[in-house]
Amino acid sequence: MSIETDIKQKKFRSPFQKLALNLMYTTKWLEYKQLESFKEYDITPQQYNVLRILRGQQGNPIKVSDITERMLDKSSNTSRLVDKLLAKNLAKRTSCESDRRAVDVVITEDGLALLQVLDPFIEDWENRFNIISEEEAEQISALLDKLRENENQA
Amino acid sequence: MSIETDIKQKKFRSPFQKLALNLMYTTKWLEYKQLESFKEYDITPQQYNVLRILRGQQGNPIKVSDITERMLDKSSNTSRLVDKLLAKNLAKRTSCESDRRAVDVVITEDGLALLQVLDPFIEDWENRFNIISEEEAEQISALLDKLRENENQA
DNA sequence: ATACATTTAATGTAGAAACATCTATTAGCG
DNA sequence: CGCTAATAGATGTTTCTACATTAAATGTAT
Repeated sequence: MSIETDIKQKKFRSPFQKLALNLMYTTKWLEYKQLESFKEYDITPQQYNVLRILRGQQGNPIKVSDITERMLDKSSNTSRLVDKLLAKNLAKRTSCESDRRAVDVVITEDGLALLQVLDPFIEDWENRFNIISEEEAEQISALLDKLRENENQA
Repeated sequence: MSIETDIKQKKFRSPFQKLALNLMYTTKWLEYKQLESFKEYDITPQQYNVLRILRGQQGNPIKVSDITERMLDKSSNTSRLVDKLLAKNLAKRTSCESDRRAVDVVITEDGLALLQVLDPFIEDWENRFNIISEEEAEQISALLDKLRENENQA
């Protein structure tokens, strides 16, 4: 369905305004789809994001602050997200020896197992993007990178 | 800055995964920029979205449920958003005569004045998109529309 | 070494989002 | 008409977010 229909707006000030609204609308829609898939596994997209970062470490511990750096949403409270994963036995937390302020976080077997269950959902979710070519995907990615570039504006 | 740098992930499973993450990351970034601009005017992006919908009615009242239909975030609680606007005298609420369950909402002079103040911020914000042509913007909008189309998947 | 600033993570708090429930009104149908 | 279902919007509740503050450990400069 077109963005015009979805938000019942017939005219836009410019193709740029339309794209801006479409980006926000489509992303919310994607996130909602993700949330729906995850619901029965009692995990939020944010918690999933942390889990995937932990898995990406291949068994090596990672500090809370380094998790934050890798998150899609930098303003999220990583401490409390890790708390949630701990409570569900999806991650372990040990104090870091070289810097006792820091805390090392590692994914558990349960965490890895859950990710394996979720992987097919994510793959299906990503397969939506197959309607465009890989080149187009790269091209849009490059454009999004550019959008965030000119920090001087706005 | 590239998405690779921003979320410190060197490799992606596919250009599609990269695009998915980039969409979510960039949209959060855009929303954050908007939030920042609006902060000194004590209005949230969601409230702004409602206000703009009200202005779009050109003085005609609109029901709460119709506002929801036009919102970017359909799951937001429009009742309470309207409450907030009322408290700030940015909108008026009168009960609808033809259907006494419904409620008519109209933007006030204060609301219109605030939007006029915010307009330049939004224009600057949208001008970020000038790095691409109008045709490209339309093209990407069309791709995003398509993404949301195949409801059968995922 | 001491004092002060910085970093790291946890916590407190107000407000917002997500979701279910409730109330009033209207619609539909026998 | 009288009954049940559907709709509109408000409200309750739990969880999450955004932002500020705190506490402990480390860095740094004199």
